[in-house]
Order: sequence, then C-alpha cells, then structure tokens
Amino acid sequence: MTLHDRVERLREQLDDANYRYYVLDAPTISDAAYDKLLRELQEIEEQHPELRSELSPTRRIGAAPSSRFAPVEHRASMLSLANAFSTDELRAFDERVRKMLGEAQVGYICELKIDGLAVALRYRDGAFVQGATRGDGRVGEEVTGNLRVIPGVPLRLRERLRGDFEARGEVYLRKSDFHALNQRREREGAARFANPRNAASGGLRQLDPELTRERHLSFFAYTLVDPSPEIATQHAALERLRALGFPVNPNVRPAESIEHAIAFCEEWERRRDELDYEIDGVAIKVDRFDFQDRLGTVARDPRWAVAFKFKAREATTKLEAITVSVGRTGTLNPNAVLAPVEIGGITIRNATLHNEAYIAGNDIRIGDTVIVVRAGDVIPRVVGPIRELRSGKEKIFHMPTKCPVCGADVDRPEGEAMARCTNASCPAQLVERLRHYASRGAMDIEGLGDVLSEQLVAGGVVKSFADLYALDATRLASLERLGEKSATNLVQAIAVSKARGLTRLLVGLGIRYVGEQTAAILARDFRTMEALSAADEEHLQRSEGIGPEVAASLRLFFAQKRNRDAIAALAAAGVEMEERGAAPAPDSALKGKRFVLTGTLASMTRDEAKSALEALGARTSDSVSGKTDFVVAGEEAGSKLQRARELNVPVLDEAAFQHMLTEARSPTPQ
DNA sequence: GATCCTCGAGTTCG
DNA sequence: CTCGAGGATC
Repeated sequence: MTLHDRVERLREQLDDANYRYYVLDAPTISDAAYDKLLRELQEIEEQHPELRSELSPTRRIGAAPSSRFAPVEHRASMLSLANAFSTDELRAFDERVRKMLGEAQVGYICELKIDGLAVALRYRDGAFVQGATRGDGRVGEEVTGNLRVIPGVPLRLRERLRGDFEARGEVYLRKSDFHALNQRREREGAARFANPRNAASGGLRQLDPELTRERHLSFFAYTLVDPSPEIATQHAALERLRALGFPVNPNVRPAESIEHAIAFCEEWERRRDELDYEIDGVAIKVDRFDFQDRLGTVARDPRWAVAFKFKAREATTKLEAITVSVGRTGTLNPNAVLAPVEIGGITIRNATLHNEAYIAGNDIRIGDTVIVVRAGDVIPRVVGPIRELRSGKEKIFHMPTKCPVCGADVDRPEGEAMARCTNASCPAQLVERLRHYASRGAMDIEGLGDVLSEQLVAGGVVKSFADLYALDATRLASLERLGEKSATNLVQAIAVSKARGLTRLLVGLGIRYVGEQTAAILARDFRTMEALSAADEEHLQRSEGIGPEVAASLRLFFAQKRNRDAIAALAAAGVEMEERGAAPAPDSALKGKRFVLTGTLASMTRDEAKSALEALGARTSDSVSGKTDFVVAGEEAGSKLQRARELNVPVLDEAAFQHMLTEARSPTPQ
C-alpha cells in the first residue's frame, strides 16, 4: 500500500466514524481508536506536505469525539437494538425467536423508545458513584458530575443495597423544556438547538455541571444490570427499578404475542404527539430473562429484542445552496436547496428558510450538514446544522443587495424581518401578483396557475390584470403546452371571473394588509370601488379592524396613477366593481358565534363549512382564543384542538357540528 | 405600555 | 401551519 493510499484510507475511516458518531449516533469505533487514527494521519501529513488537503479530517474544527471526559469501560456492553421498519419485520423477528426457543408462544414487553442519550449509572452501597455515556457501547465518557444534577437520577437508592449495582436508561429533554431553552437562547442571541436530543446531548457534555443543570434534563431508567435471581423478567426489573427510586416510563405493556406488540406500536405511532418528550419507536423485548439468556447476543445486537422504528420525521442532508426568490409583495425569500432526502416516505429537495434572521438565528450556513424535520405540519423545515461536521468551508449567507430577478435595489426597513425588491414592475412580482389575482380566494380563475402566469408575463402577453380580459383562444393556443380546448376553457373562466364582486377583486389587487377579512369589511362598508378609492384615512379608520397602517396603505394604493389606471381598465373590461348585497345574516341561533375550524371534515371541505356558518350569521376565524365559542375538530386536528382544550373551549366533532347546523337552519319553535 | 387577538403572507410534494 | 406585525383593549 502506498503512503497516498494509506492517507486516503485513514481519511475515509475518520469521516465515516464522524458520520456514525454525530449523524447516526451509533459510533462504531472507540474514542481511543479514533484518536489513534487521527494521530497517524496528522503525522503523515506533517512529514509529507504534498499529501495535505483542505478536506482532510485533520482540518476539521473541533470535530473529533471529545476526549475531555475520562473513558469508562462498561462492565457489560451497552447493546444497541436491531431496527425493524415494518410490522413484517417484527413478525419475522418473532418467528426466529420462537423457533430458537422451540416455544409456540413467547411473551414480550413493549417500551417506548425515548429519543435521548443512553447512559449507565453505577451505585455502591446504594450511593451514586459513577455515570457514563454509552460511547461505542464498550467504552463511554464519564459524566458523573453532570448526571448528578439531573433531578431524575437518584443519588441514593431507596433501599440500602450492599455492593455494586448498575442501572441504565435514557437522558432526554422534555419538549416543553426544549422550547423554553430555545426561547431563552433566542433572547440571549445564541443559536437555537435543532432538536431536544441535540440539546440534551450537548447538555450532558458540559464541562461545568451548572450549565448542565440549566438545561433541565430528565431521565428514565429501563435496564437493570445483573438482576438478582428472583427477578425473572424485564417486567419485574422495571418494577424493581421503580421501587429503588428510578423514574420508569409508565407507558409499558406486556404483550402475550407479537400481534399485541404490533398493536402497541401502532397505537403509539399515532399518539406520539401527546407526550411531552420525543419517542422514535418502541423497544420490544422477550420478557423472560431465561429466554433472553438462551437467545444470546450476536455481534452488537441482542437476539431477544428489536426496536420498531416509527416513520422518520427527521433526516440529515447537505444544504447545497440557498437560492432567493421574489414573492408577490416583493419579499426576497431564501430557499434551501437540499441534497434529496427521504423523510416519512416523501423526498424533500427544498425548504423555505423564511428570512435572513431565521438563517442566522439557527446558525445555518451554505454547505452545512443540516437537520430537516417534517412534523405534523407536513411542511419541511431546516432546523439547524450539525456543527461537528463542519469542514470550515461553509459559507455564511447574506441577503443580496440587488433583486436577483430584476436587479433593482433591495430594501429592508429597520426592524422588519423581510427584505424587499423595490421595483413594483419586477417581472417576478408581476408573475406572483397575476397568480394571486387568479387564485381561489381572489378571482378564482380556473386553469391560470403558476406555469401559465409565468408564460403570460414572460411572453409580454399580459402586463396588467386587465390584459387578461382581452385574451382570445387562438392567441392562447399558440402558447406552449396549451391545447385548443384548455385555451377555450381558460377564456371562459376569465370571463366568468368578472362577476366575482368587490371583495374578491380587492383581495386580488394585492393591496398591502388587505386580505380576505379586511377586503370583506371594506366591501361591506363602502359597497363600491369608487367610494372606497375616494375615502380619506380618517374615514377608512372608522371601519372595523382598520388602523392607521392599513388606512395609509389603502390611500397610498389609490393615490398612485398606475393603480387608478389599472382599476379603470378593469372596469372598462366589464369587471364588477360593486358588492352585491349579500343577504343580511338571519337571526339564527348561531348569529355572532365565533367558530374555528380545524382538521379534515369528511362530508364537506373547510371552505364549505365556513360558508355554511357565515350564511347562518356565525363568524369564523383562524386562531383559537378566549373569545372562541366553538372549535370544530375534524380528522387529524392539530395544535388548535390542543389549544381549545387548554382554554376550555367547547370542541365539536363532525357529527355534533352537522347537528348544530341543521338545528340552526330550521329553528324549532319554542 | 403590555397583552391578547386577528390578519396576512409564504409554504412541500405529488 | 407558523411567524410577524397591526389593531383593540385594558
């Protein structure tokens, strides 16, 4: 082997070890072995400058597994569990177990897998004497002082046990403590943590136990090492741990067959959000210790247990670039371009990064290995970097000072989060405005989506909203990827949109601060575009919810000749400029009641439910507050349902909601 | 001035 | 859905 090959080999091994340590959290080599490889590489590079490289692990800043803490050799290996990603794999596991044992039925015990860090706690004569992280399973880091400040770790056992005793479990951070921690860090200007596990892991590796204490870490025990003979099952071991004073997770269930265990897994995959700590799966163990002994351990994994992994919500990937797009209001939106990564069955390539402050606040740099989560809200988020994997070549992102589309100046008013392109006729803004004009909440022009908006603006066919109404089918059909039929349909849809009314038109115009609600109020109070455009700020502010900012924005809009001309052109094209009198709300039982809709309803869309309520004089809003009368919760309702429970707002399921609607429509005479 | 509430804007994949 | 910011209210 040439020296060059040796260097390459060492670099590969070290990179791989880093990856396993920091990303997979499943180290394959010990710290000592790592240090040895690193030292060898350093020596070669020192003596042979021609073999040095910027990409060498020796150039990594502070990435080596820390040797700040003394190594502790575990008395018995800290095992990892083999993973199962499907119920079929669980059944296969069960089959192997029963075959090896020659039993028709084997009892299991199911425990939640807490997403934290495994640690070992040693006691002598009932007193806590030493604690260590798992490390590579054989040798860990001694973190006794840090474990001592965790309230769940008993310093004295409730029974004065003679001699040595060891328990193992998981150090973790509660979600509520994690959020409080990140809020505090934000106030202090420190970068947020990506997830509770990382925060817990960092917390345990503090040199000053006082810093560990401030993280408010928690602990659950789940393994009793070398149990005495009268403890014959894992179930009994957990009972024993609890009796000795260890916190033991209450969500444990014996399963007389694998099917019962599968039911437990499915139940908790569904209910995982109810807990104040993250779980990433379920550990299924053969309950009887004599069976465990007979099954034994291969390599690192015991044959008597398996970890059922929930569908992932989180993955790590490379942040390859940050692109900047321009929104309808001119906002510059940074987007993460990610190396494709699968999370929970779908492949993520992009994610929004919101604004410059979000990127800086989470210490995200171009080239970073980042953690991407896709939680209940489906939309993926980049939550933070894995700093340990930095090479030093990562670039800090800066918002461009010129619009990436039109080159105009970018402005970010003092104290505002978003940077904006100052050019009102920036092509990117035109495309987005057209798309918004045609969107469902506005003029609702079917067939006019993002692709077509882009084509129409790029081709110079549409320069203003009014140009839409002059389009003819032959002209449209000449565009790429638009057949005759679709062209005719589109012309028809555009014509239909003329009669949408003032509210929808106002929404479509995209005046700053004027969305659906405000537009509806303005249309209700002013009735016509003419009256609205003539109103002064004082007059405008007499309307509900219109303050100085919104009034000024409206005045500014109508003061500009460009906008007045655009409206005149729309009027000339036959677009409705008035609000036809919607029937005044009937005196139903629901009049004035405030509803919040959440989740998916089976019998109607959310929009339909909303109009049904409005037709009865009820009001709908998007956030739950003390003033909310009812929350209607469909399937997969999320945080709003949670909030409704906290505030004691009555929650209706779909059936109760239907019932209420029917009642209100045909009031029973008293 | 503080606090609660509401509204608007942007958002991924298939 | 979540964030940021304006409006209303005490």
